Amino acid sequence: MPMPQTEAPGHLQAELLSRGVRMTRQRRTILAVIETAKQHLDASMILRKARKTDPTIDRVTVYRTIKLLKRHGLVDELDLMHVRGEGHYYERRHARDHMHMTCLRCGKVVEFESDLFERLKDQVQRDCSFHIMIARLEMGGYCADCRR
Amino acid sequence: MPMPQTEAPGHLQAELLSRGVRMTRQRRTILAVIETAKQHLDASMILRKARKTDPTIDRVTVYRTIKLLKRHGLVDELDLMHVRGEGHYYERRHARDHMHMTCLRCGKVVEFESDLFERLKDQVQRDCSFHIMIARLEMGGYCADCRR
DNA sequence: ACTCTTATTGCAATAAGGTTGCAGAAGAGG
DNA sequence: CCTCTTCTGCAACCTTATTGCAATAAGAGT
Repeated sequence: MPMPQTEAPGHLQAELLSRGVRMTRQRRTILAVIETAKQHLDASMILRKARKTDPTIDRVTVYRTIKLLKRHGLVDELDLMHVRGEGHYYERRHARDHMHMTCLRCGKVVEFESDLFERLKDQVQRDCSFHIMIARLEMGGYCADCRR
Repeated sequence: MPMPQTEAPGHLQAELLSRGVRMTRQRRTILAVIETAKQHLDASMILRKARKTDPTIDRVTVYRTIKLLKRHGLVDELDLMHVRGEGHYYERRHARDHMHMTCLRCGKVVEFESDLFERLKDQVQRDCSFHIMIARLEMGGYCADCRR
């Protein structure tokens, strides 16, 4: 069972099916929204997009589907330093963790991946004898365009 | 895990005063609660403790004081992977950043500080030309006691 | 100390984000 | 196409956080 490193449409659906989760019309729609997202979406944005495909979808179903994906470790939850509000943003989990830098002025989000991050996690697992399931590294600051 | 206790008590108050912020009875109480905390406190816990000193303090004042401290970069905000709920936890900001590992089973929080973290931040500032103001690294997983 | 100005407070109301109970609808396996 | 079970939409509800406003208190100037 190869772990897809690249964009795999239908990956979330396949993953849930392989774990015996029941696939419904609403879930397929919501999963497609999350998989094809070009930016980080919160629950209300996911709902809005999902309703373009299926106007009957309720926000409760969106929340429940997000919870399901979190439970299965298939999405990561971010808050983007609360620059856009108190809510949470979601993205498909990738094979390798990456960090998020949110500009406190313009709100732009930059993603970055680094070996140092992997080494840091290794160090934590060793030195703290802590078995990491989720690692979230978020930074707030100023991007090049917004710096004075 | 050692929690660096280098700053003097009254540091938050002194810091705010030096920035020309008006000091009120309520603020002094709330700052003292945050400074003497032995664990990570959320808004309602801060309110409860502050009311032991001054029962007339309102939760709105707690929220406003937290916001003030965040604006001045004097506290860090955590969510401890939402293991205890949807709220936020606060702690005095220290000279050096540290990360938080929250056990998804027992809820225990371990703090850890590492040169690798500092090097990772340096790398981000260089390679992403992003000027970091806040760095938050939180992990969820299983502590030694809870691992099977 | 007294006054003046402006920031801060408590209260009530409201917003935003998320969850729960339940009856009916719809998957998936036989 | 039957049956069992899970899932959905709805309404109500909960928690966390914010806002408008009149009353109050800090700190500066005198």
